[in-house]
Amino acid sequence: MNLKELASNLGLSQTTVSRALNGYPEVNEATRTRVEEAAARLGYRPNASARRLATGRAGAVGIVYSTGEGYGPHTSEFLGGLGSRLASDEIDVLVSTVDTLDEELAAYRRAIASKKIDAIVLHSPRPADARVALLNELGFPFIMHGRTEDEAGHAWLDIDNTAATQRATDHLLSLGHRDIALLNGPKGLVFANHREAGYRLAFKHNKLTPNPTLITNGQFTDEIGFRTTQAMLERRAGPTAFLAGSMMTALGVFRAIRSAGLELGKDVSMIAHDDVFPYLNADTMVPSMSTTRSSIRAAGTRVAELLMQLLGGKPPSEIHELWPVEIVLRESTGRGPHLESRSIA
Amino acid sequence: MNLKELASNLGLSQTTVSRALNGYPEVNEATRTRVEEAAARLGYRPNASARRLATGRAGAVGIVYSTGEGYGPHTSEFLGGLGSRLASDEIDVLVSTVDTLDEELAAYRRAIASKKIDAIVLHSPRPADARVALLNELGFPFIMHGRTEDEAGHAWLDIDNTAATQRATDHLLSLGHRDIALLNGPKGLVFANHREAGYRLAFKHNKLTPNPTLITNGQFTDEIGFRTTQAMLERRAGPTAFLAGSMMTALGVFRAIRSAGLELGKDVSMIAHDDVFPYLNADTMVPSMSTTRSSIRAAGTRVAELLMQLLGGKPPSEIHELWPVEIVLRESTGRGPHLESRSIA
DNA sequence: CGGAGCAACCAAAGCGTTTTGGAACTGGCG
DNA sequence: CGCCAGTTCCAAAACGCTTTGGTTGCTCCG
Repeated sequence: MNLKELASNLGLSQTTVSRALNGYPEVNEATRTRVEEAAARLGYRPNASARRLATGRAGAVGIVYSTGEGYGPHTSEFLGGLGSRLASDEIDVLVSTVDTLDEELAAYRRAIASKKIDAIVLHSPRPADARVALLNELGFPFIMHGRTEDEAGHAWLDIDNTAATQRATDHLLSLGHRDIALLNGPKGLVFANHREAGYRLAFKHNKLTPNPTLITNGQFTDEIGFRTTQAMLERRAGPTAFLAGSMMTALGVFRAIRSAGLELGKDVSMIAHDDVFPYLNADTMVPSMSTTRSSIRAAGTRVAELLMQLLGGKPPSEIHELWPVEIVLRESTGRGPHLESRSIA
Repeated sequence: MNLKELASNLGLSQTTVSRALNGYPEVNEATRTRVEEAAARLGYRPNASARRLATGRAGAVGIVYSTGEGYGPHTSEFLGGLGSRLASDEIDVLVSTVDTLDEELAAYRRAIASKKIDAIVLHSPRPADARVALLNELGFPFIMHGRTEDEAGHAWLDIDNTAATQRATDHLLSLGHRDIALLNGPKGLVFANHREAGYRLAFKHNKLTPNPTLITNGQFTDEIGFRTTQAMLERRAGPTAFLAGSMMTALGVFRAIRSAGLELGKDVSMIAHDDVFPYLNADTMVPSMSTTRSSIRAAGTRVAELLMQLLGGKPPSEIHELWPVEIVLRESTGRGPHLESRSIA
């Protein structure tokens, strides 16, 4: 069933049928309903390729995942938020998987040149990001989940990692912790830089200096959390508190703490960053986990909305959104060895 | 840069240029290289929509994820395998996210009617699956990761969950365990049925009867693993061994075991099913985890290959692939209370 | 030398939409 | 009655590719 058939079926021209279905004003309301009714009855759906060719719009956005970084369980959550929002505007999501940055750049060039997509969603930025440079050079619309050094240079949505980590660190300091481990993300990624900055700021404001050997970088995995923590706890003066970069990491930290015969929330404390996975609930853990929390699914949804604005013509320089991160205190945080008789924040 | 421009740039007709680029024989080898060189130099890429319209092929496959089930960290792994293999044939992957089965069915109807995709990848089947029924009725090509009751009725790739679980259970029985908990997936999904069947088969072959209260169904999450295990361990005669449906579940089970003051591999045993996530390594856990192992990423890659065969005209009834699952014994499995002086398998 | 056969190329017709530039019909008004 | 402005519809062009059905030269052979 194509437009021509539908039109002749109705005794109308293709033009009129097309206009009726696309909501143009120059068609009688009665014929419009007649057309819509027939379309529904006959199960007519416009051929996407033909429409795309005629309009020049692809009706799709691209997102690529790299096996190296920015990968893992976050993927599906963000994608879920993004996709279901875009679906309501009949926009498809094209997902690619690559192994290297070069492959990723090539994938963008290809998709753009063949007009498969109208815009791109980037994520996991570095301070000076080659992908941003490429897309800006090509003049192709994109939005970043996260942001680069050049904040004004592109559209983005990010969470305030600096403030979140600063507050979490400050809270641990106020509880009397001094040796606070920061299990951070991979070095070179903006969000990891921000978190380390927040960590250092908290120490600075408290006129203290952090122990640099307690800052580590790596993927957010259970295993790395476990190994890092285990190694740290074996030292003479190990940390009394942990900042876990993700809930995955937190699980590993937790296991190591238990393995060392320590009790979380009592002997040692932990605050984890929670991206709000439906299958990993900080609240119902035992003990419940104190977190800095921001839904990555919600971010996906919002990125989709901003993307629509971008495609609507809003300049990228006006699309900047920094989300505050809430901090949720639960049982995994308790007082540390240096708690003087001052009030707890 | 479109075909017409490229052709006039070369002083050739569109026909010849198109044929040269698509590898047709009726074009001089010299002009072919000349055309290819010019195309590369000018960065020409055929307009995907135009090509799709002309050929009638969409050059894309669809896959939808449901927020309910079949969701979570598996997603990105499978997608990675599928996508990178399809990319080598210039096939795109269209990902949608829905909340309900009805939405999912509607999404298929829409995508098919508008000719956006050439085939569909299904996953997480039920014994009688509405999606299979729909697609077969529409006569639309698809392949299932997993399989339904009607194995002959569609193309599929599955792992041998029955045999895997049977072997794992049998091993635990041979170690002297009798109260073996099965932390299975959601009821109603085929793979969960298969696993329960395997579990029961092992008992039957050993002329033993399982304790039905030790079989539970639920999502594969850390939390559910924890809660279920904790509840079981509080009973008078709790299980001495656990079959964890996924590595996520296993982490929760592990935490609960530790919380109960028990030692894994000594006081209690566990075998987990390992989908081989890069960020959750059974081998390097402490203690290392005995597993039934099958890479879900490899499955994605293979599904892509089978999909190409399907699109190449191979009948679905000839595309059935059942993967054996290897069982890897490590430190998390130790002898149980009923170990007689017989040899261990 | 004439034609068959082949290699190499081309013009034009689709593919199924949207959109441009009219055309036909209506009613209202002088 | 004649004309004008809407309203409602239509024929045909355009989007950029693939593919059909040629045509043009050339070589080779009887």
